[in-house]
Amino acid sequence: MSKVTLKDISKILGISTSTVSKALKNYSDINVETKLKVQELAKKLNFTPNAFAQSLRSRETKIIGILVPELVHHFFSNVIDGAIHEAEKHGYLVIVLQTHECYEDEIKQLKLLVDKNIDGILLSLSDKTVKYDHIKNIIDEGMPVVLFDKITHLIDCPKVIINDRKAAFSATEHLIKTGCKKIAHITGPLKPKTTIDRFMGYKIALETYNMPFDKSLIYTSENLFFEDGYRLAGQMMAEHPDIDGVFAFIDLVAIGVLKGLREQKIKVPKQVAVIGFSNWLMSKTTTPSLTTIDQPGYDMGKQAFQLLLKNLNQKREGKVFTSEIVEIPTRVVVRKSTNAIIDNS
Amino acid sequence: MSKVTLKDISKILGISTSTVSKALKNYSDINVETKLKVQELAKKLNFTPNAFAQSLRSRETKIIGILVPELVHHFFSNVIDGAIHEAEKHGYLVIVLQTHECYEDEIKQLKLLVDKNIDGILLSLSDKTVKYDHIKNIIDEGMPVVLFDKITHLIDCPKVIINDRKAAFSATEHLIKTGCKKIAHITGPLKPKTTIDRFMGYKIALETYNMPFDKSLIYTSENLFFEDGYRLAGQMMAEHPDIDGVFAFIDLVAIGVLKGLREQKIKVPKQVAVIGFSNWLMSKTTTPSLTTIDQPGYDMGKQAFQLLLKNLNQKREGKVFTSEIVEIPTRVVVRKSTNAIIDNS
DNA sequence: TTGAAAGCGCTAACAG
DNA sequence: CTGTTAGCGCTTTCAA
Repeated sequence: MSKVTLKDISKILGISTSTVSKALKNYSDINVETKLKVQELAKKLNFTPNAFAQSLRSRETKIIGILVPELVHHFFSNVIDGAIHEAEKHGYLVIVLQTHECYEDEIKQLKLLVDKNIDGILLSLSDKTVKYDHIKNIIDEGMPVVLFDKITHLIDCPKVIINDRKAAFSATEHLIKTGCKKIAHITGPLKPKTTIDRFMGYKIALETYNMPFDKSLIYTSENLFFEDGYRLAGQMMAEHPDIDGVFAFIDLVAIGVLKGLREQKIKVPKQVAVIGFSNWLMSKTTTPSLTTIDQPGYDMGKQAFQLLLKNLNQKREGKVFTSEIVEIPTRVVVRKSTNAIIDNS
Repeated sequence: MSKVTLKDISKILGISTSTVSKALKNYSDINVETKLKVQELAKKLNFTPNAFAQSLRSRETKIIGILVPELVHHFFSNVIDGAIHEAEKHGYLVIVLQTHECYEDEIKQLKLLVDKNIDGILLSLSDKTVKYDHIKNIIDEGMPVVLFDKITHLIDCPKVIINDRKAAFSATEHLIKTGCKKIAHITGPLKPKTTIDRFMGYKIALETYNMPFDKSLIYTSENLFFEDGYRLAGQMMAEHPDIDGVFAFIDLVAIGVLKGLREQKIKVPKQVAVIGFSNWLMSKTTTPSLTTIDQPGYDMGKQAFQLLLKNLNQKREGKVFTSEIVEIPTRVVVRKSTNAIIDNS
């Protein structure tokens, strides 16, 4: 704990605290010798300014908050990683909080952050959140907020997203281009908008390539678990033995499918190709390794902080916030669970 | 941003700020009616005290820091999860920072935290850290620090650990009790003490069960990657075709081994049993699912915060800190990559 | 039962 | 070039 204050230094040197303060900040109107004396002593005494006192004056904490549904999650921990790095570069520290997909917790955690007078908030909505007043209020009161990943367009603020629809389109397209004729889709619970977007991407891809859309090829994983994929793989092949491609909306479920298929002695990708979504660490460890959509969490966190910083600067200059939307590109990571691209050229 | 201050309230009600302050804190020497009036208005105006001003007086932030080698890591993100939860219960927020296993970063990040005047620090050492002065200094200056997982006994402070040696012993013992006669061990780089402890546990288990220790059965994964395990599985079986058990010091490498063995058409667990360490999410998704040691990160984070809190209280009461050491129990999670226990009864 | 005053540590406007 | 003064918002004596 730094106990040395400006006062201590000023007493020792027999000068005023304001001179010390200015000397330490290299103000141009201070004698060079005085500056040196002060700076030297400050270093010797290991002086560090009291952060509260500074914050109390400047109304800035150099702390931001990030609120995610779940921290123990490959994607979100990557986002946080990116946000922390970028924040650090600009001298900000990051408080991390979770909602556990609970609306009440979202409200509560946001209040904690606001009450701490932190400078801004990075937020990914919980699946349960269907009203946005608690967030709008915070923004109205002047707190810079940037939404990422799980967003809503009903809130007017900067946002960082991936284009789930486009990404799902590429995933499905990849299956089609590698020869799949009958492609099943495993989707998730209705709520997070991302799930629906992925479904839409799948559907549009089929339409684009003049393939029939068959509702019975849509399966639902309720809890996003590995076990769901495992179970659905069985059901799927029983109901539609001629399926030759599966697009699962999330890697963990896709990996369950892989395991389910293997137990049924179904060759992947020869008989059935499988593609996931997220590019979790484990997707390259499976046999066969999983083709998937890379969802660049680190970049998202980084960009989210950058948008927040822009807001912070705008706020400092008294300008109105811009509600920019940044879209992070995704890509198909081709591994062994899908066939090689058929060259049509 | 809460803009309402005690002053605002006092003006409106025509009383002094000190009265308002006391009324809000329910001091016994304030007229009940005044209290009610104040509290009502405060609620109406949505008053929340300015956190810096409070901190400036009380020297407490109700913020702690947690510094881990890597956030995107199943174990550490669980620790952080546990710490955040426990902290929140007691009204603390948590700033998260990473060292990326870099000594200089460890020093830098600790300084950032100390300079922010946070109340305490939860710390897991980087592998590169071999000198501890930067940490001792912080502790000496009165900052409560709790070490967890990657610790050193050269620092006198509370610690939370698992007993890596004991856990590795159980892992090896499990292989022995399920019939393995020739057990290889994959270890990691020398530095994190945990690696050596796991190796020791392996060795002691062999001794305990009167099995020969063969140096050539020890393989090293330099970078803790999946690919290492994959490669080593090949090397191992080429050099010792009669190996019937493998204990890998970390799940990711064990999963690489599983894949390597499968490609060599070696049956797991029939011909070779495999056990990992950590119980990562993915270890239950492999085929066969991986038997492993559960390393309870969540509990560790929770306990670490509790120790810190204890310290904080001791500090407030002017007492000397106790340097308690809490050992979190681990257990073998039996899955399909090892044989069933042979009942000797 | 209430309020005046002091002070936590820092900064900035202003005066000298 | 340097110092005085005032104040950020809150808490806590101490006096009334």
